[in-house]
Amino acid sequence: MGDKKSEKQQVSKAPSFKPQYLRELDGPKSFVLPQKELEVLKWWRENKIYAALQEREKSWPEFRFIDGPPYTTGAIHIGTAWNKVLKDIIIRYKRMTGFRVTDTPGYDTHGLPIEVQMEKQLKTKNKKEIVEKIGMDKFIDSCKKFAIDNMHLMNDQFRRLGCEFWNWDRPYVTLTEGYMAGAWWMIKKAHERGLLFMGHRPLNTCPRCETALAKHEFEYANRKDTSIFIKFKVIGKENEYLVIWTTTPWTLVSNIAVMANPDLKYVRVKVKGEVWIMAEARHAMFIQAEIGEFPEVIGSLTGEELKGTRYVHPLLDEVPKQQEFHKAYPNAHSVILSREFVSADEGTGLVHCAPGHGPEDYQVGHVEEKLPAFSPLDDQGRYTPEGGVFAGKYVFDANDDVIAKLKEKGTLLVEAVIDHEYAHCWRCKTPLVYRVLDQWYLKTGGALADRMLAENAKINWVPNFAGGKTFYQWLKGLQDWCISRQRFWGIPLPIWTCSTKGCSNIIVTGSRAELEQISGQKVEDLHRPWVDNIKFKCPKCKKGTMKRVDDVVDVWLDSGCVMWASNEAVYGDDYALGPRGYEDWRPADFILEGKDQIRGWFNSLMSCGILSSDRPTYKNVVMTGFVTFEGEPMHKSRGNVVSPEEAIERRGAETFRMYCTINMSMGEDLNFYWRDFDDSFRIVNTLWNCFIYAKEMFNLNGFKPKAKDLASLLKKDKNVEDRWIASRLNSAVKAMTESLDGYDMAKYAKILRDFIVEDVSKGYLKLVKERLSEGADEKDKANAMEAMFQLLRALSLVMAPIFPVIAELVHRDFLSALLAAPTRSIHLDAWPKVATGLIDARLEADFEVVGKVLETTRMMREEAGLKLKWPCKELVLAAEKKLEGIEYLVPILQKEANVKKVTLATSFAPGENHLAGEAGGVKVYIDKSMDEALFAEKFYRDFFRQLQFLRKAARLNVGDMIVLEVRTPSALVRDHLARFVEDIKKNAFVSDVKLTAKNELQKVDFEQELKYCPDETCLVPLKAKTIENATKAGKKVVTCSYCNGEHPIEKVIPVALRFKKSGA
RNA sequence: GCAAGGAUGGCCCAGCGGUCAGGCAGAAUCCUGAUAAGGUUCCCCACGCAGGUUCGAUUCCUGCUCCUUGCACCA
Repeated sequence: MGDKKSEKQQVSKAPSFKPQYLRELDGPKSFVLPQKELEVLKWWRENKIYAALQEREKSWPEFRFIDGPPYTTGAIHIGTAWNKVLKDIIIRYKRMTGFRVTDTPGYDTHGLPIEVQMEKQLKTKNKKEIVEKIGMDKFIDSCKKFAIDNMHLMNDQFRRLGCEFWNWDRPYVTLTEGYMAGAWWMIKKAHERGLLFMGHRPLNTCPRCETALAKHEFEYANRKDTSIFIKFKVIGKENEYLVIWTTTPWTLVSNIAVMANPDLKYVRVKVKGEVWIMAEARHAMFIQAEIGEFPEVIGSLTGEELKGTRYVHPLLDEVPKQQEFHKAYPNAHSVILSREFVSADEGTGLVHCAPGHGPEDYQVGHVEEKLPAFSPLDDQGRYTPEGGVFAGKYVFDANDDVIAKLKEKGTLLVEAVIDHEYAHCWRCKTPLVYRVLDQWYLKTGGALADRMLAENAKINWVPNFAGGKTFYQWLKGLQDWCISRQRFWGIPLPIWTCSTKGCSNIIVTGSRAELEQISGQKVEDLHRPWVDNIKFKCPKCKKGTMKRVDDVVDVWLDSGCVMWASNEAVYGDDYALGPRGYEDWRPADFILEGKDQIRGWFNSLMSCGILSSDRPTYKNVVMTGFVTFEGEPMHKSRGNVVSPEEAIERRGAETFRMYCTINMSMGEDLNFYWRDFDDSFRIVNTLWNCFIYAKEMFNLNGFKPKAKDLASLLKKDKNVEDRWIASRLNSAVKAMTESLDGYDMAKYAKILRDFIVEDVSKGYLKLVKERLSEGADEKDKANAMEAMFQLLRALSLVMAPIFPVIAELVHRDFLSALLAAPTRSIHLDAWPKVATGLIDARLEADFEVVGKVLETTRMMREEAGLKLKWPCKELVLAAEKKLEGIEYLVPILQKEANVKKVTLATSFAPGENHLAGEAGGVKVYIDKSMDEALFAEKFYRDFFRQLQFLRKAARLNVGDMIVLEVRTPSALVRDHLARFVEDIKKNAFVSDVKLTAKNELQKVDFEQELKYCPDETCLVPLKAKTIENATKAGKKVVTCSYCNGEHPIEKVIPVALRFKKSGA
């Protein structure tokens, strides 16, 4: 706690800087997403949209999605949020494509994590205190309450993410009886198939939690231990010793043998007047480095030859039990052989073997050599009376005592501290102790693992390597599954055993009904301690009492049973839409979890399905990575944890949804950066602006759609950009459909983003703008709005899975009013069908060519100082082949390049007035020569822009009519403008225009004088600042930035714009 | 030790035999009555290292280094 590193900030707060595009989010025009989200979430609930959805899809085919249950220890973290969002996208998409999605969320509620939390709250130190001070029933009740309280909290967090249309009122919860019975059923099925057995094996146990732990519950951490080299005196030889090494001195109490590798070479070495035996490969280094002498090898032998060499156990006097072993077993305290577990890489090549304290020791010492698995420890890791003088000592404290004793006896050679990895309890971080225990196992190794491998090969994994490599490797190494835990908070093992010695009767019950029938008793609760009270006479020997095995089930088995155990929650009380019996369970069509679930849920699901029914549990699996922060894992201790709330508050849940979807790569970690997160908001903002613009346009024009769909519209509407956007839309919908069908949510998000930003916002809406202006052709304008409407309607549908709130907003507050038969919610609509006939690859390709050409013309104009709004005389494109058939795009080129004429040629010789450029193999020329009409228009364009700017400055709205007076002494200016009076009236909402040399209007609302360059061939607006600066500097002249001419300030042409509201 | 995934310009992240990444950040400039936006240019001359295949490799192959994750081991 006190070290300097932890003094850094404790939590990763979102940065306070605001990128330019995010400034002033509380401005009048700002789109404040979080507020809107809360409003829509509320609206969904008040309008019972979810109920409507369920009603609608009742008769549809089932898409069986199963939610991997998060553990109810506390608030969700950002990874859980990510996980739920991805699932939500698929759920929404599948719904829209006509499936009844099983959308039941789940919660994992049993197990050690909650017990540990409760123990902290209740301040208990061990299991005994739980039973004696608290009472098991009270303890269980508080665990239950804790889990349920957390569950409600998490429910709300998930809903806030936009994951609203899930069955939050009825999640599956592993602590409910219906669920627990599902686990019982599974264990009973496994028992019937002969796959349940009791094993007597050394297991890692947590001395604090007093229970056995499975491998996936180990947490390796570095630990400092004392390692020692000691010598064992060889019996029958005067001065000869076996030298061994160990990092766990306390296990010497239970030492039964020494293991040697039969193939390894061993030497007898003379040291300090004694003969030591050890591996040849180790002797030189050990003796020189650790003892400080030069070894003298006096003989060599193989491991094989060492076999049977008996030695004196160093703690024979302290542990009397060892004397018994020495007498009872001729091979006790002798060298035994193991090829597999003995190497010369470390230690001395002779390995101390304590069969009661290690799996390998057990295998070689107990299973192969039939030596006793001596394990004189209790549940709390203390020596039992069999431990002799060490009785009552905690093993990790006993280390020092053992070492002291060895020192005393002179058998200790070297003592050193080593820092090595050691297994710790995943929950309480206590170092684990191997002990031999009776535990219950499911036979998942061997034949069953092979079955799983076969089934796994048929499963569709995304990404592919997750199944083909990662999970495959896991299954290859799969071993029997120890399912018993010596704890309280879990599903009790449904196994009853007979108290009579010799009566091996075992009864496994599959349900409450069955238990009540067999026992003749009412069962209050399937949990401990209530179920422990159920005892009954053994039906086999008729003498003994059948008593439940004390243990509870490994919590991973809980969630592994979800395919059937959740039936009640998923299908409702009447099970009208699903299987009632556990027997008839259906595999999931789709699951999605993080890569930690390879050994977790993916594994337990597969195991439970095969164990109970020899069937696979899932068809499509998506595996994701973890969320990291700036390249590092998020850890509370590092203080770099980003909470979902923080992100939501900053930019809204929909921004978060887009961020974590578009930035992911299947199976890989999502690297969180605040900068990128903020950037994702731009997509949302652009999208929103598209709809706002359309809404304004539609309102202004009183638009009412007439066309049934795009296809029928385009039968009459021959406009190329309408046909182009229709094609792009359908191409995009097609690609999005394919992506989502393949569970590639990132690709879907990218296609959607590109479509919104590039095609709709920067592309179509820009192209269509002029057609929507006041003076445009009515027919064309109507077509444009029709197309725009169809486009936005389709867009609102395809964005619904990822932007459920924004889609709802644009539907509810805008588009639905224009639909013939609008649904109440966009989420009651269907995913659009691709109109393949509207996809025109040629058109799309041609548009790209045009796009490149236009890009080039902009570049050329910039270089030549020709503003885009100034019209040019002619654009010439020259290419041998590319331009064939592109004539139909000439109007767009003309408009977008702002030229009066477009010429397509195969070759062209440019003249003096031509600018030249090149775009993707097409030669581009712009004729920049001006005639009088062009020049007048050029001037007018600048003027018009300034007029619009001043309208805005005068806080006039679009559509507000004004009377305008332009006062200037320049007759030339008045002449130029006179040509465009009608245009001004139409496009700048002016009812009357006066061109004059003297003020005529009285009382104007707004007046400003503009200055223009006096050069009659230039006549561009001069910035007020430029003139001001020149005056300040005492200059008499001002330099025009366009024609570069120096002009006396008094010659500058003043043009005053004066206007007032019409009718006012 | 075994296995998997990754390594791309100041930062993030695509692509995966030849032709263009994209975004952010920085600089300049233009533009703006849907957009508290946008365009254009510049900067960044990118593909972990070493070999090989190939007419050509960031992309395929081999080896190596480093990161991440999982598995095994930790006597």
